Amino acid sequence: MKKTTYVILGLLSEAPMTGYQIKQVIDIRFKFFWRESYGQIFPTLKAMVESGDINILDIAPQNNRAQKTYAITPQGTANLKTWLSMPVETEMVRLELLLKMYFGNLADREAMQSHLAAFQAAHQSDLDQLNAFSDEVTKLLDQDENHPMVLSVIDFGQKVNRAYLAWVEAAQKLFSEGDEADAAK
Amino acid sequence: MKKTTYVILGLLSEAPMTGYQIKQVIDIRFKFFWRESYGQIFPTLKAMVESGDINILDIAPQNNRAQKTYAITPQGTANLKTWLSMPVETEMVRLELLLKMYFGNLADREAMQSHLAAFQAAHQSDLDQLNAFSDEVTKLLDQDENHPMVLSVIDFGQKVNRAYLAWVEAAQKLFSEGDEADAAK
DNA sequence: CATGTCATGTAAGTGGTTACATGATTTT
DNA sequence: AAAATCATGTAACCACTTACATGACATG
Repeated sequence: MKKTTYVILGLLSEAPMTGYQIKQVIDIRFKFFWRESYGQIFPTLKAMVESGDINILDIAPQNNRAQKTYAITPQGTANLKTWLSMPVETEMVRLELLLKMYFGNLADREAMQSHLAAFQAAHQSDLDQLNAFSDEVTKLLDQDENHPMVLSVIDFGQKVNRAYLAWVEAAQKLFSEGDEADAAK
Repeated sequence: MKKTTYVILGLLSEAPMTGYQIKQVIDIRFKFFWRESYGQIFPTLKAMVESGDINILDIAPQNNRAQKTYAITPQGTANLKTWLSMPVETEMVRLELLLKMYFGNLADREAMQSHLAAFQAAHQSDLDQLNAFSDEVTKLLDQDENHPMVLSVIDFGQKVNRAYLAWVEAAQKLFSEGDEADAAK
């Protein structure tokens, strides 16, 4: 089974949701370590209803919008638990920036500087969001049993993004030395 | 153009190589941020020869093994430089472990512990290799002009893997508390 | 003499993105 | 009245993995 199935099962194990909401939650909460597209989510939901892992709770109950709310079935819960206990498969990381960095002596200094600045801005923003999210979760005290897990995932994001930011500062110096030479002229 | 093209161009810009060697170099040097399969490399090489980005230097010159050594062409160099100056596209990160962690309260404690232990072992090994590689590169002093770039990429790997290892230690405590309770009985 | 490494490739299948298509509701 | 957001879905295409297939040479 592809991973999309399990992300959906996991989210529906917390509460029933629409496909659109699933996408939103992944984009916000899982942003820094997971991604799904609509072209992946909707067909998967359809297949999951057919296989009996989830079912359609109700169609457009309170508002007139064309919406389907999905809920996990006992079979879905069982499949989710089985997946959780299975070894983690190879992680997928592809950082194009590092590739460009590696061959960076062939590139223009300005181009590399702008790549690094974009990376820095993106991950500073990620870190800011994670910090805010961490505060939020901490305030709501541990009534929810999955609280420590959520905080641990946030902690991962914070640590990794801090590492990214520490690296980028050092990396920028490799390209700023030329600026100093220019200024000295 | 897909990214595989540019990894190949980058590597061939350093020295001519066979497809097999390209795969090896990616597996060793780019391990922690990039991956390619043979099913990706060989057809791409074929297409790149057709498009004129690379050419076949010679077929099995010194030994009788069926091997093709590829070299970059001026057109290939130009395309590589163009790519290097273009904005970095969205990075792709998918960490199944974090997903399992997020839904970790539904899983068995033992299963989660073993997931974390595997993650720890893998990234400790990555860090060890990066440390060794860093020493090696530092020793060979900066005769090569791309030296600082290589060290920067290694530095990235070290920082990120240290962050991973710091996180996993904290995460393990979430599951070891139960052990202490068991031991106290 | 068997296993491992060097070496190249193909075929089938899967996973995933992007663009397209539609339309209601909400906000500016 | 327009733009943004909510909401669902399909089709075409591309990227990527895995398994398969072959065979030479090297090492234990």
